[in-house]
Amino acid sequence: MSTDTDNDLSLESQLCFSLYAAQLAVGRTYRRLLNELALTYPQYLVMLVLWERDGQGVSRIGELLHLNSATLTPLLKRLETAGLLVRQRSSTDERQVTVTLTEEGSALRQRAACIPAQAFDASHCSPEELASLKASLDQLRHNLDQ
Amino acid sequence: MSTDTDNDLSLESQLCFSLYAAQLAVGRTYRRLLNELALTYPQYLVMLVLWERDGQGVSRIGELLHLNSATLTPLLKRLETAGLLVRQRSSTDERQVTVTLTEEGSALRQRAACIPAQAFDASHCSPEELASLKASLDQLRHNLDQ
DNA sequence: TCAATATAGATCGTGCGCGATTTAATTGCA
DNA sequence: TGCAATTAAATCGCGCACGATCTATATTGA
Repeated sequence: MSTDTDNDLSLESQLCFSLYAAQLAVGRTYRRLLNELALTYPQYLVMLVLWERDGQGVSRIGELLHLNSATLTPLLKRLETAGLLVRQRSSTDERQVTVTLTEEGSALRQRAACIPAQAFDASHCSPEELASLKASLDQLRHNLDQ
Repeated sequence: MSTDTDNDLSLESQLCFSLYAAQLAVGRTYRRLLNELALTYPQYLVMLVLWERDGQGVSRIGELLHLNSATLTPLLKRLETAGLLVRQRSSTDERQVTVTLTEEGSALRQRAACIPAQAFDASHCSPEELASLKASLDQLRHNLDQ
């Protein structure tokens, strides 16, 4: 594909670009699926974390999603405004903000239950392919994070 | 991994989240590498396109990168302000804007030549792994775009 | 020929991401 | 005890992404 003297800035649109484009495509797919729930894709990820374990601090959520407070704070405020969760300062450590689902936030889980299957259908890939892809991506992310 | 009655919204943080997190990690890696060139990662992708074939229209660039004009127009204006390219209305079709590299924009290619190898090193993955990952991602994106 | 349609970019509004900085609370240790 | 260092969020500024809409130009066909 490239000569040995070629620094290959064109083909370099290789993995990094494929990953970028695939992520944008997944984002578009989830935008359609989540439109009904009035959630964005990053908001959905936060809800996944809270549905799995409610009452976490902002830092812990950021650790799990690899996002920092500059991203999370406004996102959580929007979810609070939407009535899906409550942010309150911890009484034992006033520096921390505990994020807790509201009744409505918990209930939304039922309506979201169909999302994974729909996303799977849209991928037109086998479970084996997707599992292998996931493993490679996790490995890559881990390596890049040192 | 999950029971058959489990809708698995937790494990669902499966592929979609791995892809999301991997893309963020790659973005952070490239941010470091591109800092020297004063380019952002999306700007770098546009430059890759132009280094490969100069003098394209905005739509064509958007087609190649899967980005629309709402994203590209301001991005291209920033690259123009930086002196890397020129945007001018086509004389044959006044609707089109032709994007052309400046001397400086073309020259930047030399300084970018080391980026792919550095990114490869940071991945700590084998070429085979990365090629296989790229193929899966391209397939996935293609399927999601229908 | 000229009004309907299509096409190319630009613009607007919203919501991420994140480096850098700030504010406030807690901890540690001299 | 007291104050420097640390930690947790919040804030600021910038640059994507993109749905929706707008403007200008080009095409088309009755």
